[in-house]
Amino acid sequence: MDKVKVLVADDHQVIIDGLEAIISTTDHLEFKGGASNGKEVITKVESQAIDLVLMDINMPEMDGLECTAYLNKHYPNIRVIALSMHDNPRLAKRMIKNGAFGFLLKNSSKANILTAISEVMQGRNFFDPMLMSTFFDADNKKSSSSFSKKDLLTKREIQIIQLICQEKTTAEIADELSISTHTVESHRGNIMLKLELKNSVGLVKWAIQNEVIEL
Amino acid sequence: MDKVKVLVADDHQVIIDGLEAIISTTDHLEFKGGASNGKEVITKVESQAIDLVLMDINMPEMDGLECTAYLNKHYPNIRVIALSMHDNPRLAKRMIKNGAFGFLLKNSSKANILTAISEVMQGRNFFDPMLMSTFFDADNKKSSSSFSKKDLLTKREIQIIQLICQEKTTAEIADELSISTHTVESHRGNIMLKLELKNSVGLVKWAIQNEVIEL
DNA sequence: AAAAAACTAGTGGTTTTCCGCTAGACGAAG
DNA sequence: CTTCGTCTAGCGGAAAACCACTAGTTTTTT
Repeated sequence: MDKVKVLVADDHQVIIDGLEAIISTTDHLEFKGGASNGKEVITKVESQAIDLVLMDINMPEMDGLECTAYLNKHYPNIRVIALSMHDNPRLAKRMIKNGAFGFLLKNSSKANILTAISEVMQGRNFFDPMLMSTFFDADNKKSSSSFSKKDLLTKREIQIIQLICQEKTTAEIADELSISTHTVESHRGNIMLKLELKNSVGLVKWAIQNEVIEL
Repeated sequence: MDKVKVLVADDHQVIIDGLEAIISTTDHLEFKGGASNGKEVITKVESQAIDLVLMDINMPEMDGLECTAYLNKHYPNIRVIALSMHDNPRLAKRMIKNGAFGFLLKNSSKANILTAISEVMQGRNFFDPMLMSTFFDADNKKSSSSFSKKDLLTKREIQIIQLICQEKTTAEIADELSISTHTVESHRGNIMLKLELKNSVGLVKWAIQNEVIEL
């Protein structure tokens, strides 16, 4: 098998240098240069054969998201692994959506980086184990922080919240539960009080964060 | 290193048999029996030393979620890998939250199962690659449908949405942007029209799904 | 059996959102 | 230069949400 030709895109030269060190000292990998933003990446892939791009997300000019989408469309054979400082699941999702095959945190180990590259070149996905933890941790902090405001709510109140979040009006909810609109209003009021919320906009956000509703 | 003592919990004998075959034919693993529900698991770990439990989620009597939580509390040294038929990210999350170190789909390859066991015994997490895909795919279908209603909106409208989602009232938004409340209402109306929404509850959900706001 | 919590229902009023419709000002694109 | 889109602003009115307070009934807990 030929060497894997790797391009590194990051607006910090240190990162590029670090990755170059790792790539150059690995047998089956070939470092093909760096780019400091998305536009440069596109220029480079136009002029030389590239197999894989290690792509930072936050870059000036054209960011990693946009650039990945472009590569995915115009150079579907080029694999992209996203690089990020932050273990933000949402960002990861967006990169994957735009065509990245993997997601690495910048403080990842050399072993991880090499595994990621080989996995991705074999057409599989690779996600940084650290990212996975955050993924699952997201609400752990909240729920483990001894008490959640969720515990203050009764079953009926949870039910009302779910219906509100289904974009139902008070009248519709009352009808569905066969209770008076006054009762629903009463519940709604208690909910707002208990959760210290201003309006139903806040309620929806709370409900999603606390997994009372599915998005 | 000692052999890893594995217990398999599943209410289908076929699954137990299948996993027994895999475990028994692997050098460093030792099959220590099966259990058909959570209660049986607890009885077994009380009477014999167990290192790892392959735990089905859906079981009668005491399900995998409850049982995992129990083990995590009373036998923190016992590792748990969740087994499931369905690649349901939420279920996975809950299992992890309850203390499971890994998540495997039942149709996973032998290689995957063995990797999972060794990773988890080394204190790392392991998630079935299939699950990862679903994780990231979730909203792909929607957003990949070439056009998003987001494109219909103007910058100003996006801005208004963001402020609405910050639980601000029309008056507050008008004040912040130094425009009349009528203008804000006008924008709000246009937004609702363009996105075909019923009320601000739907708006918040749309905004989150389309990443106009962060949760 | 008593107390507490949850669910129910109401009155009465204020604020906010939602809806439709009109219309001027301004900049960009044709 | 005219057209288009956007942003702006207004009017009037209906619907829904929000707030405060009271109070009877049922269920759960002690």
